[in-house]
Amino acid sequence: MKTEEKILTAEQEKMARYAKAMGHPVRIYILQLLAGQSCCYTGDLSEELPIARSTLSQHISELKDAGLIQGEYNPPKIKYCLHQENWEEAKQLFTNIFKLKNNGNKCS
Amino acid sequence: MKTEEKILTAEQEKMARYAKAMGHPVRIYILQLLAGQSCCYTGDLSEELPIARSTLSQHISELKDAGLIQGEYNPPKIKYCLHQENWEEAKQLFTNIFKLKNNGNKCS
DNA sequence: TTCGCATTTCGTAAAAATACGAAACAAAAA
DNA sequence: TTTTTGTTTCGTATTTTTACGAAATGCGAA
Repeated sequence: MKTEEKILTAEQEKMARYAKAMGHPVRIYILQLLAGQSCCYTGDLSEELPIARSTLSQHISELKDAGLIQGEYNPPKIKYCLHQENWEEAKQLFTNIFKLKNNGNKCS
Repeated sequence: MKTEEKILTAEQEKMARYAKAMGHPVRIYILQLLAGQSCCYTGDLSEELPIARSTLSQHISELKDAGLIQGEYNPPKIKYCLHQENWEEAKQLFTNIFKLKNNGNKCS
């Protein structure tokens, strides 16, 4: 970024952050599971998904860092759920961009 | 991916693809502009955004490759608009994941 | 043909994402 | 105390993303 002046809004940055976190099929899988059904444990996922446990752990970390999910130590397991508040915020941001009306403007 | 069996669905892959394309503030900016207002030209954007023209062009390419926008050569400019059909599909995919009900399941 | 305009492609560099297996860790069970 | 269980961190390799300026492209105008 060249200049000092801020062109991109905080909302755009936030939305991009959420979108980026959702930008991998494994992470979509996890979010879908959590959004639709319940909380879950890393071990459960690792049995369903064809990736190494360490890789899965990395994906979970990214979702956590982005704020979309949260974990609770429930020894010896860790229980993961959606971060309700941020998930709601993400929903709002995506809803907003998709409901914009562009008067049927199109190219071809 | 280790095994042959397919765990991740085509929908999940597609959604991740769209999300990934939306995973950068500049690209959100562009999509928001196109969704809300009209079509636009690279030059217009390049005057508003503090990035090099070539970088902007790359971002546009990514949105095009992901299928979210389309361009029409309108010499000597190129006019970009949303790809209505795919944009609608993305909207549907995101709407679906966000409307899932998880019975208030949460961690803390 | 030569010029100018709008945009992309090329070459390159630096940073981030993706993936794995091995090792570490924390806490309960033996 | 040692072992087991569930999970993460470390070390590493490969690929992808992000970014820039310079050069190339396509095309209408002079």
